[in-house]
Amino acid sequence: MLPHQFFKMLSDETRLRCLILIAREERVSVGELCVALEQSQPKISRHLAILRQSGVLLDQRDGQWVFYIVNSELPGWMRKVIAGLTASNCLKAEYQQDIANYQVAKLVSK
Amino acid sequence: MLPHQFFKMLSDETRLRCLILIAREERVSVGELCVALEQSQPKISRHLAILRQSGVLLDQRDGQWVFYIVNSELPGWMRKVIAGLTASNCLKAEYQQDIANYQVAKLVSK
DNA sequence: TCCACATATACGAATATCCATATATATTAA
DNA sequence: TTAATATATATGGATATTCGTATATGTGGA
Repeated sequence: MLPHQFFKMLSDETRLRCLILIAREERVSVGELCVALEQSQPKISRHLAILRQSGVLLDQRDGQWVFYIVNSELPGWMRKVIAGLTASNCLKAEYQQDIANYQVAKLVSK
Repeated sequence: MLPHQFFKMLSDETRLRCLILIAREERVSVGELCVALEQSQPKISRHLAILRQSGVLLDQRDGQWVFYIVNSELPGWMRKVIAGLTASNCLKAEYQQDIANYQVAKLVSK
């Protein structure tokens, strides 16, 4: 994938939020993403499909659920960008709510 | 600027090539960019305007020429992404031709 | 088998993006 | 002032993106 094509993946806010949450939490289901981002299931699913078809994400079915993970074989420059997004202190504020929502959902589901 | 908005800047190939060349060469005029990327002047100018209006680039008029530079006051996470693009060995192949064209144009103009 | 749940995809409309072309603006020199 | 050069912007059309809604597919349990 060419760099500008990778950046197009990240240019949609919903896709970026999905990717950041998955990168941080390792393995997140479609339903959890819907709750965390407060977005409809078709919307989340459509954006996950784009990330999956591009090879950025991989999916793992587990019964009724489908979990998404970051493809561990991405080229180094892509991994660096993703790591920068999840690590950067500058960005925390914008996406903290997603993480908080995800963690609440995790707790409640137990 | 939010991350996904910054990535939208980089999601167009022409804009990305402009940014990479400017980041590598420090200070490049519109005309030099047209020659280096082999693209029309209005096309280059339009994409530079988008990068300038977003604050990623700054312009400096010098007589008839307008030079563009990377804004040195960008937040750290943006600078990291740009540095990753110009430094990465993986990316060299795709944009080397632009740099070669630029350097030839430089030599010829002397 | 039938139903409920989780996820994926299809469809059409609204909007955004990108381009080529034409034209406007700014600068310099004659 | 006029012409030449460099750069910027406006316009309209083609294409792409995104979304909500409806529907299809896949899975497990009764």
